[in-house]
Amino acid sequence: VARRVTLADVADRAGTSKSVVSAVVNGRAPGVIRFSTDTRDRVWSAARQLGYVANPIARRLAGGRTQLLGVFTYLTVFPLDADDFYHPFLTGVEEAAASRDFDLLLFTRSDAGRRTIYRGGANSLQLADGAVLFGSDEDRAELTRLVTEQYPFVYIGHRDIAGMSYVAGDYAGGTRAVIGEIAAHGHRKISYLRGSHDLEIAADREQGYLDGLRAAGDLEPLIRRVDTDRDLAAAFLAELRRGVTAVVTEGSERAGQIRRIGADAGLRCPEDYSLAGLSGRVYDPDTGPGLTTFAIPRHEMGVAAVDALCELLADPGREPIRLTLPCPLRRGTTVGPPAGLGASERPGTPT
Amino acid sequence: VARRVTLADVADRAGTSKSVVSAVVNGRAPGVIRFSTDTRDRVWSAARQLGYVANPIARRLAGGRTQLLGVFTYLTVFPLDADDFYHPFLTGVEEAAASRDFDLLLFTRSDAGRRTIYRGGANSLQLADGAVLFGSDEDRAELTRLVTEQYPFVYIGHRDIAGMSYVAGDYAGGTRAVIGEIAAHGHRKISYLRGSHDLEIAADREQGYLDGLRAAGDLEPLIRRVDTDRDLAAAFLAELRRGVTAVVTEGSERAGQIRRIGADAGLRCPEDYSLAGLSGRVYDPDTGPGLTTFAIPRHEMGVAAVDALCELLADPGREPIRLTLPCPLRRGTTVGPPAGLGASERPGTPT
DNA sequence: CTGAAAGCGCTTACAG
DNA sequence: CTGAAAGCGCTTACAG
Repeated sequence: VARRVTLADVADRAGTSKSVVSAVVNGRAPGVIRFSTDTRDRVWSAARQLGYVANPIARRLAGGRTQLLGVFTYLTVFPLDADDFYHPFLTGVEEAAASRDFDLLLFTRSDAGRRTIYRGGANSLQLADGAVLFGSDEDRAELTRLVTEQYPFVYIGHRDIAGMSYVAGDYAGGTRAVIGEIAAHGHRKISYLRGSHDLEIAADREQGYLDGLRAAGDLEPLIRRVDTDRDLAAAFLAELRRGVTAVVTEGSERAGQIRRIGADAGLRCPEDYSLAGLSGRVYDPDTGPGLTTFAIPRHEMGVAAVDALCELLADPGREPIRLTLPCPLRRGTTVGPPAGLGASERPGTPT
Repeated sequence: VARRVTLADVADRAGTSKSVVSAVVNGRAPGVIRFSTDTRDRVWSAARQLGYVANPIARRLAGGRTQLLGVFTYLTVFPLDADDFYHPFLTGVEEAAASRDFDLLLFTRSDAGRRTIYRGGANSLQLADGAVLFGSDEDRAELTRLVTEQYPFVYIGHRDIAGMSYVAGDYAGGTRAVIGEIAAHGHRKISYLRGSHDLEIAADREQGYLDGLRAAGDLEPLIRRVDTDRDLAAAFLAELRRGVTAVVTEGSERAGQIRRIGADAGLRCPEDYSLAGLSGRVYDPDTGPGLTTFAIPRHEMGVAAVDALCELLADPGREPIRLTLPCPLRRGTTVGPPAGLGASERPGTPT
């Protein structure tokens, strides 16, 4: 294998120094490093004759940057289920990384079967200039440590960790819009059947729910915690008996369960009750098509996370970046006028 | 931002030299570079305390390994369509990389919008110890050059390039099995409506088709090239008029078209004609469920590609590795007995 | 206006 | 048994 042509070879041939060759080849204006147009031409022709190609690795080493962006997830990066929730984040990250001239480093190694950032004590993300992290199984202690060490990273998803940058979806706003949509159909008793965890996104949804009710004319909050499937069936039917005409819940899985429970009880949706999701797929194998919900701009969140990371890299001293992207309403077919309302009383279709 | 911890820092702390730290950290047996177990322990504890992580760029420039496996595709790595054909390759690659203790390096950067291995003339894959490549839009000149440069890589897919390693699906065997299945139902005139390209996989399918006919008792080959959709309709109907009772074709897209053409002509499948795919999805939005075809073990191919690559890395001088993984028959509902055959004449269900 | 030198963070002969 | 030194191929102050 022939030895590769280096910068030094070109400099020799052109009868000048490596500095000048570097400047010329990199198309630097003759500002910091000055050279005559004659020199420049000699350099170019020498480079061409020798077939010089800069070694990207050496470039990166000298530049002090790896031009590598890390991607860390607590589960597999490539979802086994191709229809995975996280997939669009990745397409966004890839698109933005490519346009910013970074390659992507996927941390796939695991420590005794478990993915962890601090493998054997050291921050494995250090291989990259910075990283984008996501996933719902995060280890908050690790994230905190990452912040302490001032490693540049952006989380995709709302996480209130001091000093940490994140890009989130506006679940509160999305929920508000869903409640607004339901109220616009004339519903007055809108119940929120919520799961039991108390993470940031749960709080965001609850806030959006309360805000939505207030905006709809100070409707009464009807929040029911449902921990088990059995809870869910009981809670749902009890709410209807109490006069609730519309129900919202997180995710399309639970929305699907509610539909089944309703169907088992001989109830049609939206004729007998209205139903909406707070995020989750619009189409779901279980739910069927047409669940009214809000969309999470996942691809855009991936792009925004990389952009934020690049800003962090450009200005290491800066404040954490916290972005919240709009989650637009997705009108489906599961919200209609309340059952009790005669056709004449129905408000017009909301715009 | 804290300066990154370097080898020199660890050496200082451990009270030894960089050479020793390098050897210890890389797990070199105390052969070439000798050190006491005491020194080794001091190095490890210093590395742990400092959180040392080697810079892959520097490692690579100095001629070492990075424990990074490259993934290069000519399209985006993360398919925009989550149901993408290539997705299972990636899950296999990730799984195998993790188990072999490699991280994955995704080459996402592009040169003027086009993905290319030789960006600006230099092999951009160099940063990784080796790479897995795939995609149908490959640039064969680049692949040849990669072989010439002795860069370790494995292609996923059958490509006859001298000296190149690949992991392929056994399309010939899969096609043979499909033909066998059709023949077992009693068909004697089985036509192959094939697309026009002449790449390796097309040749493999044709070979499998011919072998299958021979095995079924020297049936007559009936190969029709179809370049356009219009060709397809004409060819399909013409074949049926000539007495053909079963048709095979590549991919589920074309199979779907054939079904539509058949339906437009009032023909039912499999009552009026039998149809089978030669690979392609079992379920397809267009084709509907139940296309008889053969499966491509994509996840397994991804795993096998990484395994092969690791063997290449372990023994750089070795012969290229060429693996062909079985493509099992997938029985659907589109193959039945020929229309002309009375129930009494029908052979038993094939085992 | 131009070149010699240091440095990026590693690895690997080589000298003691 | 161990360490000082050269080298990988660049970039970028800095000195002339």
